[in-house]
Amino acid sequence: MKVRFDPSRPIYLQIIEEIQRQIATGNLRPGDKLPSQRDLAAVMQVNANTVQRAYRDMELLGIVETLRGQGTFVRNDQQIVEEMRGDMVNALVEEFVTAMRALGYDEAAILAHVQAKLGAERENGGDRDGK
Amino acid sequence: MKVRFDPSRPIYLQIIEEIQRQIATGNLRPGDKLPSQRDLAAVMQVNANTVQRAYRDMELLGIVETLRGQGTFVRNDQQIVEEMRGDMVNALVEEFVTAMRALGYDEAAILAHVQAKLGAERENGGDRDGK
Amino acid sequence: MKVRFDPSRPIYLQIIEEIQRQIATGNLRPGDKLPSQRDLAAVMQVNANTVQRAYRDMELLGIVETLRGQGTFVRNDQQIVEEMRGDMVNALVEEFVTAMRALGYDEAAILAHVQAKLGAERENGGDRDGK
Amino acid sequence: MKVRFDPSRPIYLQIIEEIQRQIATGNLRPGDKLPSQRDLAAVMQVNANTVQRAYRDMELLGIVETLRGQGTFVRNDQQIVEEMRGDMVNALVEEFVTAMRALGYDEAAILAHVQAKLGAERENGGDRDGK
DNA sequence: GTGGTCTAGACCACC
DNA sequence: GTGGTCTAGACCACC
Repeated sequence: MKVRFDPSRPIYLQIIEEIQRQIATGNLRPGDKLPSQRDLAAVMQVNANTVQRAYRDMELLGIVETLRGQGTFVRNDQQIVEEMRGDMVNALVEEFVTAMRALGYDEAAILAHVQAKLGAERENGGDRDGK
Repeated sequence: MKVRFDPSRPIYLQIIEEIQRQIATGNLRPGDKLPSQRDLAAVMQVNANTVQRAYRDMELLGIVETLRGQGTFVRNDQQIVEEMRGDMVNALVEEFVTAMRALGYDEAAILAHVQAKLGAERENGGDRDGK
Repeated sequence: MKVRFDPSRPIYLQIIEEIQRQIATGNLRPGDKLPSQRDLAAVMQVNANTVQRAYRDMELLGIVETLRGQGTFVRNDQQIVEEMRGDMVNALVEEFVTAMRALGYDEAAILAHVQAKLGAERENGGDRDGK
Repeated sequence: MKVRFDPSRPIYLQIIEEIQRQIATGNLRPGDKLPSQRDLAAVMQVNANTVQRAYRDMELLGIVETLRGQGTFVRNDQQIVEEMRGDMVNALVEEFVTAMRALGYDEAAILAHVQAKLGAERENGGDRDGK
């Protein structure tokens, strides 16, 4: 769990986003225990209060639940994973399309580039590591 | 011309990328004068030597040309714009597809999401902020 | 490896030329390790940054390759030697002919002088110091 | 009359060589007046005693003659020009052949390179500047 | 130990 | 004013 902090944005938000990413990609699964606030603060070299704030906000957002004395857990609700994935994919697509348009590409051109990339990957057989 | 520097990567490379971005998007055009090394250093709050290195590398890469005593200019070669655009679009598409795959989406799903996004924009009639 | 720096020309260029000379004459061979930047700087009594610049430019020129943490090496490519020799011999001949012409000698006279010198050496039986 | 002084050799010798060069190339002719010692010292930014030493040695070498109250003149003797040219051409050829041999070229190769260069110049018709 | 990046600041060349 | 070179020295990444 590594975070390169962007100094221009609140760290607690970046922690939340990082954990959402882990959930969306399946790295953290419903029911999994998060690192203790103290441990995470040490690893990330941030103040414990910052982690505390991130965990509290995630609780308010319904992403995790905290059991006093036991720790903080990803809410055991498959829907939460879908939600994280949905949020992430929307952000990704939005960002991508916006950047492509800034370069002057129209709908057809954007689609063409994506298809070309996917096609190129398919030709490499997908076994790039030969596994 | 603002750059949020990623502290994990060389500043001079980020300056180069930023200027390439400006060229790719048409913000800087062939023949345009870049800010003087001193000015850009002041604006970006980096050392003049760092800007000097970025400009020099761009010269070696054939992106700009320098006239002693006059300044540094985007090379007056329309092809340079195409090259910058090509580089940028490849990076964007690559990054996007990789991220989508990391979320578990396959070809069809990736395409579907891009098409959905483009369709949604079309329905908003181009007034993208028309939420 | 000594260089008398010509104060009218950049030191880093003279370092590059000196190393090219070493390669051209076979003093440095493909695969050989160059002195470390710090060592060469100490020997030549210049700043380490100046040597760094020379080494970096040679890397961009394809003359050497750098392995982080290990050192800088003459590119292991026999062709590089030929290239260095070619560059040097062209410069030498050019310079020589230009100087001779400045003294008022024409083609025939230039050739005659070279032939005379070569003939004189031959008579000394190859023991060039045999004066 | 410009001299780039090599800091490793006596300046008065370099002044002598420079003046010999001027004579050899016809820039200074028999009977011509040299600059006054004071003027030359000012132009070259060296001590007047240094120029004094150079002029005195040239007088001993029979290259110039000094007329008290009038100045220093190139000796009015056509032979002096020939001597200067001879000295210079010998040095040039010697230096050139030595450098070529250091690069591993033998007699035939040295001659071939000179002939190739002269031939190339001839093809350019000598009117490189199109005059 | 070896190369890579950056800063602060001096001084130079060309315009 | 604009770019070019160089120094001294700090700190980092990889080995």
